[in-house]
Amino acid sequence: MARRYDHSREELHKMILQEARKQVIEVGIRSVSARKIAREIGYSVGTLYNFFKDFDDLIMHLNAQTMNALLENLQRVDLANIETPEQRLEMLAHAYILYTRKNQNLWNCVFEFRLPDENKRPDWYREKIALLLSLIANIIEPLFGDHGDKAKMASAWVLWSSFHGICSIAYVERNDKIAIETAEEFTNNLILNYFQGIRSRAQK
Amino acid sequence: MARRYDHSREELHKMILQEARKQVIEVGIRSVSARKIAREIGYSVGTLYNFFKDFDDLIMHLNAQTMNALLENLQRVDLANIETPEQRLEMLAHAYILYTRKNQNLWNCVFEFRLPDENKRPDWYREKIALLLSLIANIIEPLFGDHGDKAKMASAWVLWSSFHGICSIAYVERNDKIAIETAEEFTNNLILNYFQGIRSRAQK
DNA sequence: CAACTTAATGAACATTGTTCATTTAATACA
DNA sequence: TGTATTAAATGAACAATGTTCATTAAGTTG
Repeated sequence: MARRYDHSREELHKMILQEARKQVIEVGIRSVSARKIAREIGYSVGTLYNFFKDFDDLIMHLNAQTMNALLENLQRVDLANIETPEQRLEMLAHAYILYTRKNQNLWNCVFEFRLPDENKRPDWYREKIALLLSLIANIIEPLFGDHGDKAKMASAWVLWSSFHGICSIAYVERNDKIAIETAEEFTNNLILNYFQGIRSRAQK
Repeated sequence: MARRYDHSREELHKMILQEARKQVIEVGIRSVSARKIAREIGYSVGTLYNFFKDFDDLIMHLNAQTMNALLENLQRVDLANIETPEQRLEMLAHAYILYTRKNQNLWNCVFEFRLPDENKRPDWYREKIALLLSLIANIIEPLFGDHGDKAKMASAWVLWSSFHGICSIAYVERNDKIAIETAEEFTNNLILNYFQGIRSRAQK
């Protein structure tokens, strides 16, 4: 059959990504295949290739969604009544940890799924990272003077990649509760000391 | 043919891992296969399975080698005449960055190659990590009093996982020179501020 | 109702990890 | 020396993978 119109083009596109998402969550990227996705949504393999260039492309689209969801979570953090930059960044880190741990297979998929050709990382990726960085940059703004824009962005980079590393390692071989506690302890440790360092170095 | 004795058991074992290493370096883990390794060393696929439980097991052995090489590199860093903990850790980070960037495909293989069953991470992995941590712990020792052992180990954890994250992200989409410079800039930034934070918080 | 266009299909192909009965060569023993 | 035993290298076989594309069926248009 063809042109079944059981579902519109857009619906089908969404269905494929939804099913991919579901399977990555359940069994991890290494156990997901094009055929399994197709079977589960009731279409044939070939159909997936009418929507995505190849399997990597499909996964890259899933990763875009994951990054979006993570970012939305972070942007939803209410910092209105939080006084110190330390506390504000701790809350952001908290949200980051919660989302990435609760969606660990999806998050692994984003950061472990290396494209064969590293150099061709898509634009949306760069954009998401830039957004993430700006969230941190805004929070640490008060620690830097008007002329400290470069130093501020450098610190945002350092903090984010450190969060990333801390989570990567804290999540291994731990249950949810312990993993989250560990990641929080270490990110808070980092924030406290790093901020203190920035502050006292600024006074000289 | 069988029992060819072209090579001893140990030689063959070494040859397999050597060839795997060579191919991972050249094309990355995603493009390495059991058959290609076998073909290149002049044996059949089946032979690999006389030495390793499965392909994951083979790669895990390669990863053990990589971790060993990295550790040896770090242990070889001469800190004899280096005064401050800051400088000492900067030198360690420098060696870490140099090795992991120059052997990027091998390093990716260690950290991105997730076993299907996460919980069964082999013992050697834990040991290597412990060794790595102790290297850092020794360097930061002077910053902590006699009773600061727990705080010291926590800081070692924070620093190492942050290095890991910084490198992970600094290496993406950059050539060797820029990648190394970026990673060094950020690790130094981290070390300087974090140490300053530890120091000034200790005075209170 | 015929012609056209679109998209869903699934057989086909090359590769992958993995197994295991078969074969072959070295060794032990007579 | 000749035979039996043992160890190990083999590669055909299997199921599963990503990917392609000629074929087919179902809507759309005239």
